[in-house]
Amino acid sequence: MLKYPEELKEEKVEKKFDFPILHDPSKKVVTRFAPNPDGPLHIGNIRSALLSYEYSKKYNGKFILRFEDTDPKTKKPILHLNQMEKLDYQYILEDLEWLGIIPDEIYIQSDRLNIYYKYIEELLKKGFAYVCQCLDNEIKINRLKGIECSHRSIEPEQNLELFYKMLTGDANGVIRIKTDMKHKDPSVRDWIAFRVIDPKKYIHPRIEKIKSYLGYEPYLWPTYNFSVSIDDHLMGVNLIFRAKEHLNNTIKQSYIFKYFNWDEPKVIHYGRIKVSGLTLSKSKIVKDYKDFSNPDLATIIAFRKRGFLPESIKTVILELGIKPSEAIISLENLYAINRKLIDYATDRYFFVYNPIPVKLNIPEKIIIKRQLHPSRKDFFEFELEPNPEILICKNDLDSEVRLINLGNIKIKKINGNYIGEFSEDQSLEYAKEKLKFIQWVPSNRKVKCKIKVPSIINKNQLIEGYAEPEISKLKINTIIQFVRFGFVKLDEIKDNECIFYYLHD
RNA sequence: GCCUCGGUAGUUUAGCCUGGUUAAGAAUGUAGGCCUCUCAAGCCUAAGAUCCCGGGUUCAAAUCCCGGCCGAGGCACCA
Repeated sequence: MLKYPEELKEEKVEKKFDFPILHDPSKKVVTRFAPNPDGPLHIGNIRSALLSYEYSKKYNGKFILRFEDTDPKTKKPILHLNQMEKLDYQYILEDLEWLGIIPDEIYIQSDRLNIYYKYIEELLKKGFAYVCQCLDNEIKINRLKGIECSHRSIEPEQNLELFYKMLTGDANGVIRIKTDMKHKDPSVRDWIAFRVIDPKKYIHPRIEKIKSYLGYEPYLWPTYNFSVSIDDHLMGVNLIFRAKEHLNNTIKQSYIFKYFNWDEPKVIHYGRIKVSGLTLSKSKIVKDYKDFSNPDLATIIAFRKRGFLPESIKTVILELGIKPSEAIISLENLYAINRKLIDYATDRYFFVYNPIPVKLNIPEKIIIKRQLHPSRKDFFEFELEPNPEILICKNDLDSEVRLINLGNIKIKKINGNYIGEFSEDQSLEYAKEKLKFIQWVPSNRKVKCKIKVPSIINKNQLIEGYAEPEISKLKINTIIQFVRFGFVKLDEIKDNECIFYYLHD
């Protein structure tokens, strides 16, 4: 939340992302983002979303969001991140919305099982697929050796019979797509399109909805490559941006398109994203972190909490372009972009950590005018009583310093206590030439602060200190800058303590 | 091990497909200056790349070809 949102300088954001024309210009371009809703979105998996959305927008196309939740076993879908959410997988939508991505259409694959059944039935009829009842190890070995198993030559009628039984768990096995058992990539050799998953043992979070349209409890679930192929075709997707880890999947999927005589969408593969120092692995995030907004994470929620502007995230990702080589996101770059965007609109306040009390020998009271921003005129003021005690950061202890908005003081240590006296020369010129400018907080006029910081900046993830009490009047989510400390975002105020997220310096 | 794909300033990236004024461009970062009661932002300047290495094709190669080195991804009844 910014005080002067109108000050956001648009031209800084509006980099020209010159997408080359990748689609067939005679057709309306349709792109999609197809996440597995098994955890929060992070900076790695929004690349496809951002590229797809921006591209479709630029060329007046359509953008589809599709939840790929067809594995209740190893990639169990997460319906809600917290109790508050009403719609399934709403948390993904919220992250996308924050990034300015509004889908034209939304689909959930677990709503579409009957569609996948219909198409595999057709392939079975035509003999392009078959039910294989080998043990998983046999499948593996035969694959590596390039050997066709006996099930491959079973007649369609018998396959269909088995298929109908498998739907309700009355037969075992997998359904494989006939490709080429001598294909140079073993994983392509008769890849698996459906497998049986026991719904009693592995409960899909949307099972009631699924049962209601299917009329029974399904045992047969399509694998990624099958459902993706069918959906991409049915939804008219003709341009796909995806990570190059999917390169061999594209080969597998092309068999489906060939058997149905469909046009294949154009696929652009890009490299993986890494962010140095921040955790990206979704399974690790889900397993190791209770709080998905932990500042150590590169989740969208964490970035949002810390106070990044969506424009900054967007810029950094889109700047990576669509190279197939791997990309490491430069956090410095992200900070720089965000800093420039928020700088003018963020008020400055004083925050002192590792506080050291200093007694000032100032006999009369003074009115202090505190500037809220060096480039703006607005300020607040307060009265500093005679001989006050103030707090400064331990590492700012110097024999002579400039207390910003107060004056130049000399600090002496007497009997273990620090005493400050006004220097003879109070001029700014002198201070600029010789002294360190430091922030300070009066001991009797302060509010306690805790700042959640990424562990790469501070090991224990929490910096405590005192700030000027004005901050406790700020609205939650306001971004401010603690002078000579960094930008922070107010997250909550509780028990007279202000809790902030650290953004960047 | 097998199969793909990459390798441009400290970092990220443009250019490579369709070789030749771009004596390799940008951002960030770094250094210096101006401005400023922050080590922020803003303005100005500078330094910084043997375009991974070696060979070839060509009048001409970052761009095309071959070999090497390094890196990434894949080799699931996961997406």
